[in-house]
Amino acid sequence: MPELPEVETICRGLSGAIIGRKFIKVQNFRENLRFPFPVNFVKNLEDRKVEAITRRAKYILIHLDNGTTLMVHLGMSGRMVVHNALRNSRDKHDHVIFHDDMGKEIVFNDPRRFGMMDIVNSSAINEHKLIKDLGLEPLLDSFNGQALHEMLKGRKVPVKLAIMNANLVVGVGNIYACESLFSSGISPLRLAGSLSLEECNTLASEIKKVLLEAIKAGGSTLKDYVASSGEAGYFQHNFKVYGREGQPCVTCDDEIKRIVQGGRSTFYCGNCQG
DNA sequence: CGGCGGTCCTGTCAGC
DNA sequence: TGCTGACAGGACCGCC
Repeated sequence: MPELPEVETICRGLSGAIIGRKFIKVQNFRENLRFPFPVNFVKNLEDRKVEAITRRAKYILIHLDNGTTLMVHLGMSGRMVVHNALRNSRDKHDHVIFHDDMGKEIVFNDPRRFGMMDIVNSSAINEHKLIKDLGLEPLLDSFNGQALHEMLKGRKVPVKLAIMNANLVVGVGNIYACESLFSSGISPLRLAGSLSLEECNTLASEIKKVLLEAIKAGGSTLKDYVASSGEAGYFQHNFKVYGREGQPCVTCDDEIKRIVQGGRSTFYCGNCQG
């Protein structure tokens, strides 16, 4: 489900809903998602107050008042939805329910269970196994054409796989990789190391632009993504290539092609993306 | 180390 | 209608 814009949208929604709130009861209905839940998961969350919510890559970081942080990753199909009133039923794939001191329920639902949760010391987040090797945040100023050019140097993978590699730059998933390569006029098949500095300038700025526009649109809803409010995003209406195989290119009218790279679908215009 | 393919899991949809 | 196979927003792991 979620790439960076979707996770960012959820973080913002959760911030408004639960900063300053206390978890009075936490229900966990499984022993594991992608990984086992940490020991004493429920016990370590109950009676904790939420102090802040931040994001690193696609990890939602919920900072608690005892110096620990709840890490949440949504995998492909995870959701975090805030319900303002008690529900009298639980959906099939609701795995964790947080009850706050205002009577709200924050529900983690994940059909495919590719998501994960962990609890870490806030001071050691950057040393966490899943965080420590992550690359640059694409929305920061430090991610620019020069930095991109440097990280792609000598790489023989197709540029699309390189920008989806979280050890280089985080948060760019399949949709936004396709879209930013299209708006840059760069073929997804080009070898990463072959991009000029000028092309990297373009690509870095298009990645930022596409991500920011998607955040503004509340993310992209392909099938079942919803923000923490339960609302769908609408950036999918702005897709120029993603999911448009066989349809005309918005620029030149050629048919959009679909190929498979690294086991994932790539959509592009063979004419506009040289 | 870089690069590639397999894998976790469930749901949906197209095609027969 | 029902079965089968392809495919889906992610990313780790092990192998070469």
